[in-house]
Amino acid sequence: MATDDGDRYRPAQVEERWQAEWERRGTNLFTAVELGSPERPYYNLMMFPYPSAEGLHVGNIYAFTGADVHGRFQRLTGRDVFEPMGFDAFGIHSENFALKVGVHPMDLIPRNVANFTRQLRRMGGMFDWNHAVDTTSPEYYRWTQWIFLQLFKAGLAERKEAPVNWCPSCKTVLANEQVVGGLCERCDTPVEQRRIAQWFFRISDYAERLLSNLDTLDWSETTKKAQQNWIGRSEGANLRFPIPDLDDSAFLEVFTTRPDTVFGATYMVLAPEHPLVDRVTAPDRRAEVEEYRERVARLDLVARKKVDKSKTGVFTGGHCENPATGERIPIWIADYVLMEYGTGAVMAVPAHDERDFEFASAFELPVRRVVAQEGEDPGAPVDETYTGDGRAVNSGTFDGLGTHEAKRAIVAWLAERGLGTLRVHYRLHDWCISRQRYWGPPIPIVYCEACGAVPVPEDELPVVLPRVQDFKPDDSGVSPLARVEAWYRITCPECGGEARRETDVSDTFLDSAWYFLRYPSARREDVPFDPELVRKWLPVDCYIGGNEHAVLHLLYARFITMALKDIGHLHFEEPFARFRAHGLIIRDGAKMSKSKGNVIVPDPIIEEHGADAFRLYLMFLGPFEEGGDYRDQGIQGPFGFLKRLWETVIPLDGLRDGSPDPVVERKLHQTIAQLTVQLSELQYNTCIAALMEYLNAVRAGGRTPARAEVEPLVVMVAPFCPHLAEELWSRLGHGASVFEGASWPSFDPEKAREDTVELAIQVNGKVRGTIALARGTSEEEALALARKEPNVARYLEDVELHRVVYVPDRLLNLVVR
RNA sequence: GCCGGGGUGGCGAAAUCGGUAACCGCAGGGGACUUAAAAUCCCCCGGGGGUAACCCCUUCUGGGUUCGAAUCCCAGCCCCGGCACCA
Repeated sequence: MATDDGDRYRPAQVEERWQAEWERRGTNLFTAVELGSPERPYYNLMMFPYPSAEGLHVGNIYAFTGADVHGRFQRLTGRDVFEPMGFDAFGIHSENFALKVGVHPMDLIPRNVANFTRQLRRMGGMFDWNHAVDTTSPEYYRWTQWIFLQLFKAGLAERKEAPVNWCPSCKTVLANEQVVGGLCERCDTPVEQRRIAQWFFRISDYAERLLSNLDTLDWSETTKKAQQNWIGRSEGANLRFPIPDLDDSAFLEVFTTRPDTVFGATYMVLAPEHPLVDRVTAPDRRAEVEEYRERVARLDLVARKKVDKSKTGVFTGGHCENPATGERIPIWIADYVLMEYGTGAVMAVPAHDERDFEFASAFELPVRRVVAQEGEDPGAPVDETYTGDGRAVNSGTFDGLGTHEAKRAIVAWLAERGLGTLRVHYRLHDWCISRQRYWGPPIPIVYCEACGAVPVPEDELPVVLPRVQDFKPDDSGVSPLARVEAWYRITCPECGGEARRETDVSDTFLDSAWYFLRYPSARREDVPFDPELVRKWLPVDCYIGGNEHAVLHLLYARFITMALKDIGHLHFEEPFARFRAHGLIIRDGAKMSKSKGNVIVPDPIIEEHGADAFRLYLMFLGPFEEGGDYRDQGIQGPFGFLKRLWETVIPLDGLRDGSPDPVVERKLHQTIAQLTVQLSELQYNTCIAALMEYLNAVRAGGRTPARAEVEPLVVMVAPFCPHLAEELWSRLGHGASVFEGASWPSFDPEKAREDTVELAIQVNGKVRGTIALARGTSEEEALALARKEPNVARYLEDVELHRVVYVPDRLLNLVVR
């Protein structure tokens, strides 16, 4: 039948034809007018890729396909779907790769972008290439710099000192991931901490909002949890410990979640960097304290926070006063106390905190029980720390209170003397956006002797990243741009005096924190985003991406959106109404990696089986939100399905006219019903199984299918296999693209309903037979029929029928004794 | 350590308002077509027993609730992800 040359399914041919056709007709492109007046806008966003030299990998393809299937489905139901694509091409990744291969990133990136674009077209994504963005183009990063300036003007950007990893041999700043086991990944020299001035965005001002808004978002639960963890809200109190040795008003402030244990605070520990260390240190301890502080500074930032190392620290010789007991307690410093959390100081309660107990044991410091469990002797020695709730003991007038009441009562009592207040702290710290690197947008600030840090005037943007041949980080300790004197020497925009540009560039996460605002306005040179377009298209209806960006990217994008809303540039504060994290693709049960040599190379697969089959297979592997295990042979199933679909439709004279067969029609309506629900829920694997089942029904026993049976099938396959669907749709005699009209079939619940059901007959919960009967059969009738079933009757002999459980149209359970 | 998600045939998986476990597909076995192979088509395919009708067992392990549990509850084991000297 279908052996004739012209009639065989040749995916390469079909796909090339339709990719060209879509381009020629502008099927997936919005004109400025269309974008300005959508009837039913649907913004379908996916995380834009970093265009690596290796090209698209399966992870990208998997994510984009899942998102594209969703977008195409929405379009088939009549939505105006905007599905843009772009490239996140700045950053250390590109820079390191460029250094490695000795090609300038300004030459490398366009090549990679071109290759990615080619591969993305080939996959059949419905991308609006008229609105693509590239974060490395000056037209884009001009507005990234503009955003920095808006935040700067709103007081949300500030310059402060912060520790960085420093390699004393390479004399350069290292990112955490460039430190391997405390050593520089390039030269194996031990890494140190260094403090340098950097720009921060005050994201921590937004911690509470970022946290509480999560409740209002339709996001993958795992993603929300990751953000909650990251923000790390913690309720407690700030308590003040006076230092009478210094002066009457001097005090140390600590944050604690257990103010109820303050009576058990037997010593104090400060972070080595704490500003009061110098003042409290006794002269005879100074040498030791300094030596310890230097030792800590030599640790890299990762090693400093390692959990399983034993406690170290030194006594400063100074003392403060426990505000509850009035006792003089010693002040220590230790590296397990971190300057960036809370107040950089802790009151040590060894009886009720693991770390303090460990420290106290190591340095023989006193331990005092102040919380007792049921029936515990308050005076018994503490040989194990207890961190749970209990009754307050050895706590003066608070003895006997439960942990919860004790917290409140003790804070209230200290508050009367100005020594305590309830506080909430967050783990989230401010966003450091400075990078002492080359491949990023220069931070638009100018330093002037007279005027200080001055923003570059908006009409002078962009501050163009100069082409520097030698962009390798060097021993200057600042960005390579600091070597380009002709670039950084300028006059102050305010006073006209001598000034120099900021030579650090900004974090890549800033580029991606606002790209979704730019897409609709991608071709506008006058504004970062057009307010009218924003109003029409945003917030994003559906965002799909990897959970590896659950925290940083998604949190930063939310923060920038909130900040821009507060400043008055946006009308909403949550950018992504719905977010779904896709799963990961593994291969033969193992993670894919270049070193294992088991990465999937898409091009040969597409050549052999076509992008449609590849897309279909990827979506069929497993639940989209969980990922799946890729096996090379597996594509045979979906590929065979497409071939059979083709052969079912293509000899068009093999189709009959007239009404569909009732049994097939019922299956059709069931399939439409299932897909309509499941496609919007991204449950692709079960949708595909249903489509296969339906095709099997259409072809059962070599019957001649009716045109009315296959046309809706072609539409339902379209989100997954757009090329094939277009080809079949057009051969079925339709002039326009299947995606141009609202072609999604509707279903009739009446027609989907089964008239005959199979009822399971159980005896004592075990299935002993099944009977076919009319839908809605009464219990009496069903029971009568069941008794006639020989295998059931067997089990009813010589027993007493004790109870009958009837679930209409499902099962009948006969309980006998 | 804390917080999520998960554990079902040889494999990917389906079924989770409690109601016939294993849809769909891969791999495997058998057959048809062919000189042969590929492609295609048909049949079988969780384990055990039985000529068969059928029967017993099976959703990580052990308990529990229920007429009935992959699904709910309790305890434990294992895998994946996030956070982690966070006070």
